[in-house]
Amino acid sequence: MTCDTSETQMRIGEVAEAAGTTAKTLRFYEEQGLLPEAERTPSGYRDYTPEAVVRIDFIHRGQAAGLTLAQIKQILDIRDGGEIPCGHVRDLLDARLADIDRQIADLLALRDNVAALRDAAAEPEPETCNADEVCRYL
Amino acid sequence: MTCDTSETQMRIGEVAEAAGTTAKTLRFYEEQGLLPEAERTPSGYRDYTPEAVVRIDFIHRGQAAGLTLAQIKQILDIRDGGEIPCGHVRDLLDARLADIDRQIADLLALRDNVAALRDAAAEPEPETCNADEVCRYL
DNA sequence: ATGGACCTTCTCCTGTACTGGAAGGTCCAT
DNA sequence: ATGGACCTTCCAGTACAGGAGAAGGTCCAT
Repeated sequence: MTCDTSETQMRIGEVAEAAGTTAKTLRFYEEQGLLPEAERTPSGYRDYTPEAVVRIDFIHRGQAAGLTLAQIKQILDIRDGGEIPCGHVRDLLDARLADIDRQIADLLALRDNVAALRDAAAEPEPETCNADEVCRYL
Repeated sequence: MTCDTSETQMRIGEVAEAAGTTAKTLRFYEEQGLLPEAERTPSGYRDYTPEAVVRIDFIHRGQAAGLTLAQIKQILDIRDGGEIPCGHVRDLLDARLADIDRQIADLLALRDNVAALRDAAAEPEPETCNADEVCRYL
């Protein structure tokens, strides 16, 4: 069982498809420091190992949790530095949770306001609109 | 009682302060078509009537209802065209409400996911982290 | 007449996560 | 040798609502 790793090298398009994204996005991630600079073939093509797909999957899981690419990069940087990013992940998730709760509270308040305005505007008496105001419903 | 309207003219800075915004923002609104092109003094200064403040207040109320400037402009354009924008306002508020509800539902679902991840990450056993994965909590 | 506060236009920048396109190089099959 | 699919780089733009700052003109009081 000789396993030659060079056989498993992948071009950017293959990696992109395997990870469910596009080659352009992968170049963008590399530029942003989320993916390490890929090896190159003699002709300059990026040459990935299958681990790249794992890393991109992680990025997608982070995004699904509502983390920004900058935050995901922080985690990746810690791990790349040899440390275990659990503590940082915990902090980020805590902050993200507080943020989500705040957004939900804001949206619920906004919902009440807009619902009240909409109900007022639902009265079919446009003739009472005053030309002095732009719209009495807002 | 002779009322000379020219006495009530306002410079952009005054209008901005009265409306709780900045001169820069008012020039931006004008450029975007939310404010009509202001009269000019002989030296080129914008010369507003107090009605401008009313219009800016309306813009702010629209923003508070979560409308975009483009949507607010639609309302303003209808009114400026001599029509009563009640129906359109109603439609916009309806759409906005549906949008808010969707956002709230999305955030609640996201909240559950993130809370579950955070709870998992709260277990103080980082030594079980596997180096093969970037982070087992995400 | 000079300083400071205000005004004008102009262009570029912010953050987020990409996406589109141009111009050119490479790989492989026919 | 030629066509098409793939790759490379770089530049620019998307949506949103302004903000930053430069270079210059104006108004008013001292």
